[in-house]
Amino acid sequence: MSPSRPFYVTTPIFYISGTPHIGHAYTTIAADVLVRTARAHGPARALTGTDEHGQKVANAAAAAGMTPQEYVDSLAPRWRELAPVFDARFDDFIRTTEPRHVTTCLALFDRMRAKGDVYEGVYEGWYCTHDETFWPEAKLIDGRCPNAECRRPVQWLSEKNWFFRLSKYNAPLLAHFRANPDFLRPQSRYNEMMALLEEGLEDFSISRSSFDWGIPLPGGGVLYVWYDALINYISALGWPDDADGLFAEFWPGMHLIGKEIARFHTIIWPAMLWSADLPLPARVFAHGWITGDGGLKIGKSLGNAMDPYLLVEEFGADALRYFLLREAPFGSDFSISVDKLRQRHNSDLGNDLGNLLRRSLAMLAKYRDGLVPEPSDGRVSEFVADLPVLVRDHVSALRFREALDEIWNLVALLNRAIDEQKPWELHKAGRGVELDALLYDLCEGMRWLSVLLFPFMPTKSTAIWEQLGLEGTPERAWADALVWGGLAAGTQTNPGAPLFPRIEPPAA
RNA sequence: GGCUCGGUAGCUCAGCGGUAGAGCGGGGGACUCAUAAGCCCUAGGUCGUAGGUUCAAAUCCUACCCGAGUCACCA
Repeated sequence: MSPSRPFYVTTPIFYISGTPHIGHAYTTIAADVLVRTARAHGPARALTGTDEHGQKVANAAAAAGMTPQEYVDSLAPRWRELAPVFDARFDDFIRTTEPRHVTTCLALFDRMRAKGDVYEGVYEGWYCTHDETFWPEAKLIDGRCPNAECRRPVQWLSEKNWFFRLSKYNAPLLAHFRANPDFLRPQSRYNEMMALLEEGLEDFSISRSSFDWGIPLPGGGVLYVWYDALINYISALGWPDDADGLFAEFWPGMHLIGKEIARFHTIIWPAMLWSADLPLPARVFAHGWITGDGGLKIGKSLGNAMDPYLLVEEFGADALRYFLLREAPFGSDFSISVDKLRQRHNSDLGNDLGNLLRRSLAMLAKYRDGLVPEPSDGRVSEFVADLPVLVRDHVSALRFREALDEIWNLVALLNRAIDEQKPWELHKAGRGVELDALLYDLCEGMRWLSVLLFPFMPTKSTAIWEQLGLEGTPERAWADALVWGGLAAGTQTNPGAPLFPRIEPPAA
């Protein structure tokens, strides 16, 4: 396997006044699996953070009796804790209120202005004060706010703002989409954006003057939150100064987003980058939504089921990570329930994987005092040869489910090998050579599993590694670690507790 | 309403012109190293509905039904 060019992946920055839910966990976990896989092949970097500007934040702060800064400072820790709870390891966490971000935003604004892409204009429209939203005339209902829960009268608002000449980039964007079908995946989102581009783009207001919780502009007013938010992906890399060389090394990267914000990431953001003569994101992937079982109503129990912290408490981060990426193709919506999670946990993780480790090490202990026999080449070494490339390719293409399917083929192969070769009979019959060969295949096969599974289940994969009696952790370069025979003869294994103890359904 | 994606075995999905597949659940069997786990066998679903094209359609076309998304400054 060849080393890859530096890899950079981002999650969206989370809106600070929101509440962490399973969707945030989903994006976070997917990004973590991507970057852990990439780290096994070369330099890799992952970014997450919080989006802290905007009128809603200002209002919420006022309601809480705090200044906006105090307010966001009080909320930031709970977002910073999110990734660690799911065993996700990011290299950086950026807050849009940090000076490094402000500096970058203003530099980008200047660059775009110098290019002639930013001009002063009047931003006006029908505004609903309660919803803080501008509505197009066509959407108004009897001259009132179209939001069914609002229906308040709207007012004509007009403010002098900075505009971005987005229309200028309409044709180049269209050409870029056509030339790079993989720029935005999955297909359905790509089609939607193409439709928008074909309809034509209008210029876009990038500042606000009606409130002041945002990045202040020299001439007055603040940057519009979305304009500011998107820039986090490069401000975290230190653009434009790039004192640490991160921007030069890692940009462009790939963005992992929820499907609802595809337009910002694949139309507005690329246009902003072009305007500043910077490279476009390499790829954008918009994943699906997670719903409750049945999709619709979220009752109290289901509400709990959707609480990622409770799920981690019951099943552990590794099992949740596994479930989210194995249950459905990445990109489509799917539903989650405690029953399904328990099912996957017991079947795939407990029965197939956990029990494989347990039965193998138990036999090694019984027949060989727990010492790994001499390496041998057999069917397993042949089967395993193509696995790293298959897994890596699937992960790179965000086919997490297929990657896990491939890995589970190895789990099944090892389980089958035991049943077919019946080590207990080999032992009774004194066929030591065959027994040794099988036991080695099992141990070495599980060492490969440990390495391959590390990106998906860092904690349990490390537990496998340790029970095999290996030093360190399974986090290592695949090119070095995934060589058959890497497990040394004579290694003293030390079987431990079951990896995934069966979880019984609550008594009805 | 326009556009997009999807509607395949109980569940989650693959197949995308040549006489229906996988995993899980369910049923049966032979074992015992193991978390009563694993292994082997099995499920007969008019592939949303109605037409059409074709020697041949789940797979192409048309209409319709159902679900989801999106239609621009709402993170």
